[in-house]
Amino acid sequence: MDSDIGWLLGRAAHSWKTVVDVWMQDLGLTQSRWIALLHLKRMGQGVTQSQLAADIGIEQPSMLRTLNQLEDSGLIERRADQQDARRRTLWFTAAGTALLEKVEARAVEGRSHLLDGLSPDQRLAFRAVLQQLLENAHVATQRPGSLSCPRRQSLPVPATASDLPDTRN
Amino acid sequence: MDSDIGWLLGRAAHSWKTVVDVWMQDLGLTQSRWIALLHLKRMGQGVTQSQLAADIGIEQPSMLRTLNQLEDSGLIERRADQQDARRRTLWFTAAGTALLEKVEARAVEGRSHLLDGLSPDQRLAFRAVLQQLLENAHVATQRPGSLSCPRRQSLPVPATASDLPDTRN
DNA sequence: GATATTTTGTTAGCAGGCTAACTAATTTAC
DNA sequence: GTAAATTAGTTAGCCTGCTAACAAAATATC
Repeated sequence: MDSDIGWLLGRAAHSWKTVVDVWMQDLGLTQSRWIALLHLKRMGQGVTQSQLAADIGIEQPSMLRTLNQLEDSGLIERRADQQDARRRTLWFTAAGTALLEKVEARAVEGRSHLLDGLSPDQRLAFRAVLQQLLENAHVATQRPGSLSCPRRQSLPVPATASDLPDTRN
Repeated sequence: MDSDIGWLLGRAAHSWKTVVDVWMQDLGLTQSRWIALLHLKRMGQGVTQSQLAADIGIEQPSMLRTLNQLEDSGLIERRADQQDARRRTLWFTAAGTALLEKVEARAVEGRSHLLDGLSPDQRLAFRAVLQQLLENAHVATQRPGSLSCPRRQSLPVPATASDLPDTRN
């Protein structure tokens, strides 16, 4: 039966998060923070807060808090945008750039440990299922559905996160 | 590259959670609550709070809060244990039993939507990878590891959640 | 050009994970 | 039998998701 598959998915994601968290711990970074740094690197400095939030897949207020913390730590800075006075663009400080290198190295090493024992085929198949799940979830929240589900908006399925240059998790 | 696979895993788990949450919404239950109910059903009434927490895979304080809410809602009740005065065992109220049936029906239907388009083989392979990930995560937190990771205890890998009677997620 | 809508950023506060630290009861060790 | 260690439950408070509601700026509509 598939009855525990959602539970298993949740546990796996949670464990992944916990493990990586431990790996980054002595850099003084929590998961939400190093993820923000990596995404900012990938997107390129100068993006707006909402662009970064969309790329990561979280809502603006969640993004905001993390960015405040990163700014307080002196790892990034926000600058006013000339074109659009509403926008605040994001930039690494020198300290942020320096730390980022370590973060990237940890991310690569941590990931390889977590994926240990999985063949390339398995990884590919795994990724395909995850994408299908995201697609199904997207459909389920878009259409009010066969069940009486009180509407609620959710983030769009991530564009096809596969073929971007990337450096996500 | 596998560089986005952790991100993808997190997104998938998060979307799954959100979708099921929406499905349960009009029952007045949040995810943590209906999960607790289903696990309690599976384990059988009369288990202790820590047993339930271990089965779900969360820590006691997290469990406690959810159980308080369920008790406040009149869905479960706690009774003192004769054998061990420290323990408080968990029982459904009549209202809890009644609601549980609806919850189970929703869980089954929601899951089938989320797994739509995935072959039995894919589901099996997917489950296998998730279990490998859990195993790897477990190893990574157990052994101080090749990286300088400041120790931190994590929940043990779930025994082999596969062949239990179950009704997890 | 004035008004309505959308977009960006923000604050406030809830949800549910977590650890740390504590009490009380039980068990283990002398 | 008494002291030490463990275990069940609890409280307090952090972290990071979320929604709701709002201001200010930009854009669209007329």
